Amino acid sequence: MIMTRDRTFTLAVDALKEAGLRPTRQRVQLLHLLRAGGNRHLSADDLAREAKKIGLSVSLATVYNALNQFTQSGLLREVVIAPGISYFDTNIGPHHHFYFEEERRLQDIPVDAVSVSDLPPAPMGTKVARVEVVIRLESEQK
Amino acid sequence: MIMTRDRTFTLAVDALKEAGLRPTRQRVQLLHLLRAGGNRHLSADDLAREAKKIGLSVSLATVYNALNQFTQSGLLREVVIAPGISYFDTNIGPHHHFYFEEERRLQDIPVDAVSVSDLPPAPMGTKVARVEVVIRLESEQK
DNA sequence: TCAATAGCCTGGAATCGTTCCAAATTTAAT
DNA sequence: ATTAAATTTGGAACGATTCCAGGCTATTGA
Ligand SMILES: [Mn+2]
Ligand SMILES: [Mn+2]
Ligand SMILES: [Zn+2]
Ligand SMILES: [Zn+2]
Repeated sequence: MIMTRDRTFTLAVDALKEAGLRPTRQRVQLLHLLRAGGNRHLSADDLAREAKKIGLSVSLATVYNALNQFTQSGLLREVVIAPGISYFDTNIGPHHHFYFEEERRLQDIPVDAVSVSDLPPAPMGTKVARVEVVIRLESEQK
Repeated sequence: MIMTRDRTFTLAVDALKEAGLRPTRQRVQLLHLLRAGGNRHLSADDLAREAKKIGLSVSLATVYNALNQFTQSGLLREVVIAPGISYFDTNIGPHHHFYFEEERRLQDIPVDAVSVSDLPPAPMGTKVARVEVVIRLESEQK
């Protein structure tokens, strides 16, 4: 199945080509699914489950492969919260996160809603890849 | 072996008692080891290996139990970097981190070396448990 | 001082998210 | 259409962490 002719998927196909990834059926469908529905934070398992729910035929290994490839190409970004808990973020612009511990849920914070200033310079021989701010929240009462 | 009489370990014993943890041989030795040598970031496996190297007899399960208990009691803090990569931090005061991707190493940044201001308020029903800033570094050349 | 009891430690099995593998399929180039 | 290279797949393997049940150990209070 060559997916370059289906109008529904042209955006996903183009994005994949630009990222240097072959627009295979699985990648196209997964990227399309990821991008439908605004900014999201989802685990590999979330995506696999969603894909299955709408009838896509994609193995879990391929979901992992695709998510990692998308992340490496800059189509996604990964946010790690705890050992065994990481989310793929469809919002690749600069921003920060609230993390609701109880709900295990991330929520975006616009980058200009937090000011991180006076960063120390990157140590010799290194450069800053990313500045991550995570505000961990717990429920108020107790 | 009751360790309350050994002068070498009084600090560790007292800290454990204050934290509401029984000062067992394993906990005392591990906490003592953790606190010898300044601020450190080490994995459970690092600590198990160090313990073995100096001749302590502690199982890996106990190292995990102790690290988790110490973290819950505020004697340590945990910093998660990637799925399967987390470090226990003997520096429990407020501070931030550089992370050297290649070396998989954390380095402290004094809290006053970074200014994080204008934080958005915690959403209704929640309160801020911690604000984490991680500056991810990659090597400069390539 | 010395049971009695609650808590702790341990090795090994189990869990769980993720990666690896090799065979079958699909894509892209000729 | 042919071919080579890349991709997908189910299942096995992996590695970090947790669980478990049986044997110790610290604490307490008689
Ligand atoms: Mn990953
Ligand atoms: Mn933990
Ligand atoms: Zn986000
Ligand atoms: Zn630190």
